[in-house]
Amino acid sequence: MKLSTKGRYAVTAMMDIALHEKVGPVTLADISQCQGISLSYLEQLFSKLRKNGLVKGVRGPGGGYRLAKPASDISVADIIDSVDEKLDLTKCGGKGNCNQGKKCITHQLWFDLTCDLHRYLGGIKLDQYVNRPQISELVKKQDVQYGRFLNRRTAA
Amino acid sequence: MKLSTKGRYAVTAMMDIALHEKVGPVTLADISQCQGISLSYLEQLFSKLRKNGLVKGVRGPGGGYRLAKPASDISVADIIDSVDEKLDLTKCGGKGNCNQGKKCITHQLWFDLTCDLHRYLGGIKLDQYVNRPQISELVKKQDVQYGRFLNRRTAA
DNA sequence: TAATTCCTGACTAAATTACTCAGGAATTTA
DNA sequence: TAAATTCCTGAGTAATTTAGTCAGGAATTA
Repeated sequence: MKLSTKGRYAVTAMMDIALHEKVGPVTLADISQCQGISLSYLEQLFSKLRKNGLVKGVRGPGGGYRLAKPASDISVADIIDSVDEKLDLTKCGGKGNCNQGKKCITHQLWFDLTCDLHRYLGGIKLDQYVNRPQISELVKKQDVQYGRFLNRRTAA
Repeated sequence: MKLSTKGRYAVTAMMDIALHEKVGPVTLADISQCQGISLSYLEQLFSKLRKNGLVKGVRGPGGGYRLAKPASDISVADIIDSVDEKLDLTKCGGKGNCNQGKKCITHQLWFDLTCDLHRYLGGIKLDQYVNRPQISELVKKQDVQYGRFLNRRTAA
């Protein structure tokens, strides 16, 4: 069982934006460089994140992306669902027709697990990690290393 | 986030064997037909399950596969780990070198989640499902439908 | 007007997944 | 002992998904 980079990249990028919410919009170019993710690929992911109402794009110089709602309202499940198709472990997509129209003998197992996962990831909100000292410490070092936000006035 | 058919097939097949433990060894040909899984593919998976000590092969007519230890000692995590490589959601395989030798800003998140998943799936043992009335009902119907085990003496 | 940034769609390379094929080895039954 | 049955192995392949590229347009700011 694996998580595709799609989901991982999206969560990482969203976390980056959440961590800089007070500074202002974050450009994909910055995220690309700091997190080591291809720019064009990020653009594809953010197209989906935007369509799912998780981020807002701000064009022009000084622009970038910002969260479309408070970090406390955005869960990891929201993000993964947006980019990675559905978070589902059943063969049948939950329909119960996995073996010749009937439920296969492991249907219930995967169905239950999918529900639990969803509940678990739905309970993890972005702000929980933003406020962790270890994480904000990490991102502060990264910002210095890459010289981010040097000539920017702090946003209101 | 998805489960590959590899993991799903393996758990389904193991469940099939566990459900027929009292009847005797189960052939891959039977599993292939009833569960709709390619025979050659099953053989590949069972090679791994055998190497990981989950099943024993019995050759010759009347042979098949049986569990190498009690169903209460085999967890879903054991099975998935055997065939599906490792159950890991981090980018770095848990090493913590996901971003230029350091931990990426979401490392802890995926690491925690991987641990939880492992604990969860490790707690689900085959026998829990074998004893469910819905499941044994389902498999009984299947057996009739495919005419399984018709000329077989019940094993001691 | 020039620079910056988002935004879109079509294309492609690489990796993985799922599966096939061919044949050998052990065991049982007749 | 011969034939049938089943496990067992490894090499090869088709299909799908993943990850990424490329080209160019639209909005905004300075």
